[in-house]
Amino acid sequence: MVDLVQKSNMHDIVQSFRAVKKSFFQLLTEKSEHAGITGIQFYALKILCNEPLIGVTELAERMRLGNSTVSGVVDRLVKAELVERHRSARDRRSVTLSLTEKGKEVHDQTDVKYTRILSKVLETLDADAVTQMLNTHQDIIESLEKARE
Amino acid sequence: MVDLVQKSNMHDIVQSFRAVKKSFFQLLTEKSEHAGITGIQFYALKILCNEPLIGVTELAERMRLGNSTVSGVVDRLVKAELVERHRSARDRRSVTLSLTEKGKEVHDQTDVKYTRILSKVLETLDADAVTQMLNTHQDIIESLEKARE
DNA sequence: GTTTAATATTTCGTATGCGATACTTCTTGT
DNA sequence: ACAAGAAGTATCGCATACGAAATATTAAAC
Repeated sequence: MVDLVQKSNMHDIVQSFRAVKKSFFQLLTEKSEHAGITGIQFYALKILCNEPLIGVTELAERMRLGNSTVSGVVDRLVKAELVERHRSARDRRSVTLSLTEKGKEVHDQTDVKYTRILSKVLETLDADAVTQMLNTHQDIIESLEKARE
Repeated sequence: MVDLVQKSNMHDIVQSFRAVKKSFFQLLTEKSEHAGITGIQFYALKILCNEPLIGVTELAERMRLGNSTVSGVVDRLVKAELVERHRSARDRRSVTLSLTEKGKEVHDQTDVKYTRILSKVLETLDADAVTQMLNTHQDIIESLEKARE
């Protein structure tokens, strides 16, 4: 059964992940543009909405991005007056991030549109197929980690 | 059966694609770094190796990227003396891209390492699961396109 | 045959994305 | 208490990534 996964298919599999990831990201971007923000910026708002008062490091972990990247994203959100930075009194190294009123509004409006489309898409899918797909994804990640030692 | 794909899972699915895509990309990057190039640059070499003399537009289509992005990638490959640009005689608007000797060497050396790891990973997977996964990916892309009208 | 439209590529501005570095502020070992 | 290191964040340089505009050339329209 291994035979079916041949060299010619290998790159198609990689491409498939690139393609789906891109499609999701385009949806995120499209729905965010209505509010004048980018997809990543909305994604940051989304996490800050669910977990208020976290810092940059924790936000970066949730977004699976590096600190330096998220620091820049927060910069632009602060400039757009959607997020505020506050120095913590107890640990003056750390910063606590919070949404402004405007930030909450932008998030809520965008989230409705984004979630509506996303749930519409996932409704059309077979749940068992999705579950198995996610398992295969996990297998791929683990196998990749192992192969890279 | 739709019930299993709930709101709480929706973002996990999106995240799963981000995670796998990232893992593949890190492998590509890691193997390319040995040759002093980036993952995307190697990917461009790979396509140019299989399809010589194509132009920037065609290369961009193969890479599923925009023209302007690929133009920059080619810039850096030319600067590294791995690729050459030639103005076509018949249509002087277009450019034909070709690998230099050095470019061929870099590609071949990198490709061996990359393909070895990738095939090792895919050997561990069940072929049926992979096939079904790819089908589900396709369903997701089509459903997403439809949902966005 | 000249204006217009289409094609191929590059350039520009902005936003990720990452690793390395720097800076400040805790924390820990002694 | 104090030097050493760890932790949290910001900054810098580079390389994607994209859309819009600019450029150059060819094809089409009339």
